[in-house]
This record gives sequence, C-alpha cells and structure tokens, in this order.
Amino acid sequence: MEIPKLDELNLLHTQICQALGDPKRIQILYALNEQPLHVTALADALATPQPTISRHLRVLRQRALVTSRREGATVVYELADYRIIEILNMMRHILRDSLARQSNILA
Amino acid sequence: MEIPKLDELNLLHTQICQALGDPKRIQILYALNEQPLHVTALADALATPQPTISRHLRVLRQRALVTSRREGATVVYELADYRIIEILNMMRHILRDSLARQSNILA
DNA sequence: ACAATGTATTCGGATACGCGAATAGGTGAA
DNA sequence: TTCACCTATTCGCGTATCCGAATACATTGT
Repeated sequence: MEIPKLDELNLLHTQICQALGDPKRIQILYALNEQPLHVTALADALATPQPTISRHLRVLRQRALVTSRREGATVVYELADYRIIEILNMMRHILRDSLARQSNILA
Repeated sequence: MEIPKLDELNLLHTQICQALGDPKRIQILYALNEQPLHVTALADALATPQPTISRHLRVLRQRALVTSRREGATVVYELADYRIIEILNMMRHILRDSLARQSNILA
C-alpha cells in the first residue's frame, strides 16, 4: 500500500472528512438514509431551525454527498452515495470496539 | 435501519470524525499504516516540525486511533485499528467516483 | 550529576466554523 | 399581481483549532 499524495489527502479532507465535521450533518446523512426529504421536513425531523439545516445541506451538496432536486415548491434532498452510511457505520463499530477495549482494561 | 441516537452521533463525531478533521492527521494515519514509527521519524517523513506532529498524535491517541509505547528513548506510535485505513480508502473511492460523475456531466 | 537526544506542553495570534436573527429569493395558487 | 409558503443567504458574534516558537519533561549514556 502506498501513502497517497499530499494533494489527494488535502482534497479528501476538504471534500469528505470536513463534511463529517459537524454532528448535525452526520444526523442529516442518517436521516436521508431513511428516505429523501425536503428541507422543512428535515428541519422538523431534527428539531432544528430551517436556516441551520439549509446551511448544512449546502455544505453537503457542495461536496457532492447529497443531491437536490426541486419538486414543485419544495426541494428534496437525497444521499448521493449511500456508501457514506457504510463508512459512518464502520466508524461506529470502531468506536464501540474501542470503548469495549477501554472498559476491559479498567475492569 | 434506525437513525442512531443523537448522543451516539455526538460521540462519533467527537471521537472519530473530528480526528480526521485535519489533513496532517490523515497523513499520519497513512504513514503509520506502512509501519509503526516514532515521533521524530514521523516528523521527518512528513517534513513537519516535531511539536506539530506531537500535538496531532495526542489528538489521535486521546481518541484511541493510535497507540503509543515507549521503546527506550523513543516513543513508537502504531495504528490502533487498521479499519480506519479502510474507511479512508472508501472515502477516496467515493471522492473519485464523485469527481468522475462531475466530469461526465461537464463533458 | 551532567550532557545529549527525544517527546510533550504552553502561549499568542490568526483563521475557520457554527449559530441565531434577519432577510432575500423562488414557486404555486387565487 | 399578490399572498402564502418554502428555501437560501448574509451579518455579527462567540468559539474552536491550527501553527510557530519557546520551553518543559523524560530517558539514556558518560
């Protein structure tokens, strides 16, 4: 395995990692994993002000993690690549194992 | 699939995602994927000042993404869970596909 | 104990990011 | 067109995070 070039890592960070850099955005991704939703529906589901949701969606859209399409008066957002959920789930596994390991050490 | 609880997502963000929030740390993880290294070796490999490397390593260590052990005068760091590299590689795939898609649209 | 080497921390300043509040822009119905 | 609703953006502020420089701490060998 080669170490990826610095340029590619910077791109990776800017485009993907940074997008996961806020819990609210992670929440949005999981919500969209259930079903595509429009902005207000998301805001209601996550009990968060609409402008806040809209700003986060812009971040996710600019990084191509979600897609948007207008449907009449509303704009529906959808996951662009469902593998992002696999990634988040893998992280949760790592986290769970890590916490378990620490518990064992303490026990 | 259920939407994970907000508490778990906050933990996920704090412990894992945030650790990936800096390109230098991603670089460190890939370097350690090649082989365990001590701090100065890492600093040399990444052409980065030792205190900077040390600070990043602390972040990764506190989040249990790397482990450290003293070996004589040096401290050797190692990946705690190599699945983190799988995750980063998955992200690179997503990124590559995303860029390819955008190229096709523009073509 | 002292010197040499390796590692970690602190401080100050700059930058980046998130939110609430207010507001602007778009769309459909009457 | 005008109203009602949905979505996006901007502004100001507070906070978090990064880095370089300086320095403190740890370990080994003499």
